[in-house]
Amino acid sequence: MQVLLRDVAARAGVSLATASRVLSGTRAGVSVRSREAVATAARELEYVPNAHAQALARAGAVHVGVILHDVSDPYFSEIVRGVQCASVEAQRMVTVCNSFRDPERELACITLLRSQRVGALILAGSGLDDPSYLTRLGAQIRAFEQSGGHAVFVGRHNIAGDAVLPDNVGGARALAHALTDLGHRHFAVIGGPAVLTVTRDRLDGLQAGLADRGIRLDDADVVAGDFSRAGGAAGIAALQARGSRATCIVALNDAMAIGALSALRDRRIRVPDDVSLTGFGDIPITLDVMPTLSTVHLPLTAMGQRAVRLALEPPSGQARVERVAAQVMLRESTGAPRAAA
Amino acid sequence: MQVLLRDVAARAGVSLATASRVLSGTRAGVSVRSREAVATAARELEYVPNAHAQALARAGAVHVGVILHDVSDPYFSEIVRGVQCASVEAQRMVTVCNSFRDPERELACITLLRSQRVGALILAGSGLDDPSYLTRLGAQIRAFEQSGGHAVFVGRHNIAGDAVLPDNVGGARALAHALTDLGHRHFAVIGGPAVLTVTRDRLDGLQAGLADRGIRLDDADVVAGDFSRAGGAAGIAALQARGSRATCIVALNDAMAIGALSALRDRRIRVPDDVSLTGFGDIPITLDVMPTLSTVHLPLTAMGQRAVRLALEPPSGQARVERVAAQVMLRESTGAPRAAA
DNA sequence: CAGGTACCCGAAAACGCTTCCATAAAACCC
DNA sequence: GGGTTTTATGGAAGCGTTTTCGGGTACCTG
Repeated sequence: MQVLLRDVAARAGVSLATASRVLSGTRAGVSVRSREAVATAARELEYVPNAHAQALARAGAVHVGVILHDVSDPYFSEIVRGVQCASVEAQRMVTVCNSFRDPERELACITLLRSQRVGALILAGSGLDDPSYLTRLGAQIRAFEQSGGHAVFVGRHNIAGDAVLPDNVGGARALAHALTDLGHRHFAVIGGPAVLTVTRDRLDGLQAGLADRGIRLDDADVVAGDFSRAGGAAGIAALQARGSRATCIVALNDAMAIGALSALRDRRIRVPDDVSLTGFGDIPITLDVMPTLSTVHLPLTAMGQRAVRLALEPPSGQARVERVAAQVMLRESTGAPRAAA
Repeated sequence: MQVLLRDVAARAGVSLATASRVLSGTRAGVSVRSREAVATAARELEYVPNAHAQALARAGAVHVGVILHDVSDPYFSEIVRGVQCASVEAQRMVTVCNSFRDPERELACITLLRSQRVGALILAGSGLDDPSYLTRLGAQIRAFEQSGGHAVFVGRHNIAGDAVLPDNVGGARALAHALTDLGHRHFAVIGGPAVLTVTRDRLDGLQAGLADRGIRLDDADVVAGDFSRAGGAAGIAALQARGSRATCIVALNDAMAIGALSALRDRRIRVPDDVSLTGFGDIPITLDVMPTLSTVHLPLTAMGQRAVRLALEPPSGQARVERVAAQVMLRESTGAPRAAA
């Protein structure tokens, strides 16, 4: 049913070994005659090698695996694009798995990718601060590296190892400075799941930046969010229910900011005239919403690329951490607070 | 370096065969004692089976492959989400390949997926009307199906085979009706690459719908586009250069419509007050842009799901085609034409 | 207690390819 | 022109699983 190398060899009148040499092996040590015979036979038969057999027989051929929350989330699809680019550049195949923020599923993904014998593993979902999860993840990662693989984290995972770390704290802090420079004194935050390290970091940075200007962020000013568009809208509802007096709302990621924007519009609250709004991450749509969204730029695609490059180098003795800078982008969704405030 | 089944078997004090039976094979015919011994040994050793060896030794294990233009394009990432959902539901792994609208690359992707022995192949990039490409693609697909695979097209590909077909023609026609009902008589279109069947279909539908109302769409009213955001902006520039008098601009997909929106804003042309604008496809962001974008809804996620379901059924004798309806969504970006017009 | 079932289990043969090793043929050297 | 490389080739041993097949044991049954 399937055309096998054996068939190609037979048709070309050579041995299996020679056929293999022509089609995949080194180019050395085969006569022009055999080479051409095999090539035409393969073409005529539309031979496609069995990748599994090849992977089994060959030694290396290190492929790369990526685990993230959801490819269709723009934040991650930007990262994944970077991963793809760097991988084709390095002639590597890439397999991406969605964990949908489910720790169990994430561990299952690792097993899956390990079973596929990927050589490089990139964990791009944000880290969780759950001890039991950390232990299990750590064990998996260690086992993977012991068997010759190389894992790289994107974002803080609280596990020793190579990583590409966006400066969430610094970016949030700079954002706080920029917003206070605009004149804001009363802030509200739409936060993220408490277990995510990224939530912690951005919140810490924000609080530090505000503290620099003598402003204190109350717990009451922070409403929970889930990093989704709907969560952003819900955040606005929650803030309104609390009767928040904030002149500036910081959503801890862009998706929530966009949801918030839509909720504000529904309530006829003008941005930035009545209230300023910012996101975090700088996904492409931030430029298409109206008003364009102020946010903190993270070089997502570049982060994906760097993660792959790092993962494809042999793991050095000590953990290598590449820090990437964040940059505040003030656009139309932020302005000076209303005179009254 | 790697833990092998052999190691597990040795530690459990059983043969390879028994270990295999416990870990993956049928549950029948193994004593409880051996079963437990193997299970604990595997756990203690953190054994992960080699998927390649399994794929080689096992008969079936049909996985699914998807080829599309670019996962980070929202149109396709919606489809891909549907594919993922249906696949996990059916316990299948999925590999997605980006072709970046390059026919060569697309063919290479097919070879790649074939070499991975996927059993189901979903081609979700839009079809090309290039004869030489069609011949080669057809040959690949036929070879794939002859070797036991099942291919499903999403969108019109002009190749005999199972397919999920969105009603681009009908949707465009209905859109034309809806827009003329608003009072528009002068239209401009930002088109797509001429080789794409989807361009042809949407344009045909549009012209038919307008013809129904006695309106003729001149070639001069159609500017070329490339289905990208930038292409949409360029389209507006081109229309302005031509001095278009259209009261309604139809972009043949949402990405271009959003680019157009941004270009119109730059020119201080108000939507829909000065000109109406529509897209096609209904990707999620259409709701977040300002004004919200009128468009033609396609159930992208459902299309992905249906494609997988179709592909996972054994290919029946004759080609099965599932048609999916399109639905006009009039939102804020369309309105009645200005009084003068 | 002989003969028959039923149940476990291990040896070994696939699966489709790569690659080491040996050999045969061809090229080279003085 | 014998000896020594070099080059082209095929045989066969893996790669890590699954699975068939047949041999033991233990358990019934009459």
